[in-house]
Amino acid sequence: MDEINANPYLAHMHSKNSTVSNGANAAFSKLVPSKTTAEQQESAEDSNYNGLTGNLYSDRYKAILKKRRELPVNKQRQKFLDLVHSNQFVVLVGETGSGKTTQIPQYMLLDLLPHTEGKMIACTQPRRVAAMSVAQRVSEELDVKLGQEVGYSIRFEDCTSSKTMLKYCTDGMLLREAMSDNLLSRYSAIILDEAHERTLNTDILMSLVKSIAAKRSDIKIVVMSATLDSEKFQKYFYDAPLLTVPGRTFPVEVYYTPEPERDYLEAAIKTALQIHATEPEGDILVFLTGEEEIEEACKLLRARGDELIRRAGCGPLHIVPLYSTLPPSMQQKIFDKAPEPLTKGGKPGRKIVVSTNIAETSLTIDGIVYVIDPGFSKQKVYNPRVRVESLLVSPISRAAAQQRAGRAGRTRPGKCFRLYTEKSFNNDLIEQTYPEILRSNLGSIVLQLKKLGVNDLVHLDLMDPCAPEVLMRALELLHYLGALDDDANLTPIGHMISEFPIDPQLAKMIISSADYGCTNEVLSVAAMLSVPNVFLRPREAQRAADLAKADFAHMDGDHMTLLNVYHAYKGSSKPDQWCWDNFLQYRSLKSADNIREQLRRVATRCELPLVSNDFTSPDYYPNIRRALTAGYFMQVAHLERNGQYLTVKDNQIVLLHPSSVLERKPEWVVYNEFVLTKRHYIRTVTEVRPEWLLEIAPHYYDLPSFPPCEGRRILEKIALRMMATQELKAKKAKKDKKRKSDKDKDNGKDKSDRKEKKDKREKREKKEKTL
DNA sequence: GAGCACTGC
Repeated sequence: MDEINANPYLAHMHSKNSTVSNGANAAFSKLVPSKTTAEQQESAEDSNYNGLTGNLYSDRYKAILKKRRELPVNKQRQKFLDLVHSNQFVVLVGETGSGKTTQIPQYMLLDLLPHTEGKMIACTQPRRVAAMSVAQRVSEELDVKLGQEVGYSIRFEDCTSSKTMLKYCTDGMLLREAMSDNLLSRYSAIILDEAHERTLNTDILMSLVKSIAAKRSDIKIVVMSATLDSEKFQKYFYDAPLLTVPGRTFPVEVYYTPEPERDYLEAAIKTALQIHATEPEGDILVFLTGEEEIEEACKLLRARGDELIRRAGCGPLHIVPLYSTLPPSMQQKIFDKAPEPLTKGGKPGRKIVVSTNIAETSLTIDGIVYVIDPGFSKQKVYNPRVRVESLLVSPISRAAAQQRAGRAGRTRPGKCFRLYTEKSFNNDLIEQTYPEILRSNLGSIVLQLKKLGVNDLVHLDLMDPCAPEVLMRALELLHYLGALDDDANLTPIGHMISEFPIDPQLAKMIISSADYGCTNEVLSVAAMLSVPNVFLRPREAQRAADLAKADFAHMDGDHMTLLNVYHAYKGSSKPDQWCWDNFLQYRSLKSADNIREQLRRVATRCELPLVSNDFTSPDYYPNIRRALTAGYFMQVAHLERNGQYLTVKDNQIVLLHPSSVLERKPEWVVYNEFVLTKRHYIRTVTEVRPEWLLEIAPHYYDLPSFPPCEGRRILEKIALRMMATQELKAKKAKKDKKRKSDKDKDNGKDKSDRKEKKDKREKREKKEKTL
């Protein structure tokens, strides 16, 4: 409250101290919350004093303000304010360069003055970097220090303070916040940006704000999107009004191939070289699907490019691959300048970037004039029957094709070459990429929804409802993990699991590790399983890489190998050099360390003890594997006598992934991942004892419900043996008890006998006395 | 004896 009172931004307040504040007050005195006009807002911005801080505006502020006024979105400020004043939901479509992401939240800020009620405005982004960089930019535009009045909040960093009134955050972060504040009561407005990307989190958030708005008439919701597919958004938000803001990009001419291409890789290379030979100066961006394809294309482009330069006297080429697992230093090369002509006045050089769809949204490369789009990308698909997520090369959507083409027109007019026919574009491509929620395993999401207080999942109001089977799978998993009870309500363990920002199985594993005295180790394993593959295997040094990995190999399997790697990493003095020497991905390990710290904090909050077993104890590793089993008992495979692994319950034939350190084939294994490629592989595998399965997950190992197979028969035998032992134990216990109770009885009898005798004696004595 | 689109809590 003090902060609020101390804020000169409040028009009604009389400042006790300086004329500075009076100046500020005067500047903002005309702003009445929820009733401002564009003119009033602009005049406040034009003042000499910053109403947020009471300070004089800097020269830099004034320079930036001039540019802000030229943004297309500023011409629509009044219209936007009118819409916001008379509607709870507003849909805004703004193309790249419209200024919506930076300006709209500021208009909302001046209109709502949220801090006068101790509240904030949140603007969500799908990606962390975007949240950070936009917050940085807007803090400059408002002439305040980043993290004060304007801040950001992302997974590993909370850059906000008690003064913060405008917060940029990732949509996942806001979702987490909603789990402890179901009505998002700290916010007077929520702005959902990049909604067209339809990430899992955005979709859930949209559903959430819709239900919150029904309960909170005071909250304003603005949904911002970059595509023209606005009707769907409008309809979803009760026919919300639409504001369209033009963008500021250059025209891109689109070319199609007359005939379908059989080999898109070959066609892409040819097209790139043709552009180089015939088109004017300007860099080229080629979209391919994955690392291997990209490296192959670069190799071919270099070879054939050299020939072109020799034979046809073309300019030099700079060929750069781009994909996410590339080390950052290599990624930086996309910003290199195109090479100079070989001779003075010779033909200009050219840069060719060969990229995955990381260049579609996440990274922007200036200077691109030509885009080559073969029309494919790797997309996640989820198959609920086999409960497997996998990556599949699939045709892109028309929206994605448009997005790719747009990358050619960022600095000047460009050209886009689509390696498919126009007919194919119109008839074969789907309008929009299927939203992620239709392509994902929803285990974690369902748990979060439960935590958000959504009980009726079937009638959950999503923009695209997910398949009932996918929901069933999620509920089934959570039930087996003990996160949901028979009525699908959250159990205490379920509450705990939902606190962890990881897969429910991993969280269960951590929680169970407390029972086995090994939380410290299991936290490390969980962190290592939550990051991209740490083992590098460059094509030119495969053997060396394999040897390096063998140093970490643990005979129990891959999970313990990961633990070895983590421990060794933590013990190294120069981690980056050490990683390089050992063919390990430094980025992944650093991130694992970060995640482990976060998980440790959550574990502490859940009051789990942070403990380790004695390293010399024979149970040190088995206990870690027991905890592993407690999370992954649904992902077990059994080695049949014919030498094949069969997954338990599903009876799928699988192979140990060649990357596994397990050379001997243990009879029972748990696996972390089912990989669907030409064959079915299980990856990241560890040996377990079959007894553990029956002990730790008896509700899942209800053997009569299993399909008949070798594994079942063996488990049945073990179950019988366990039962026999138990019976024996029980019998023995009963016998002991009986013996004990007999003894007790005897004792009792003795006692009573004695008492009787005593009584008799007393009576006799009494009699004798009276006589 | 293989394959790692991209995000995110």
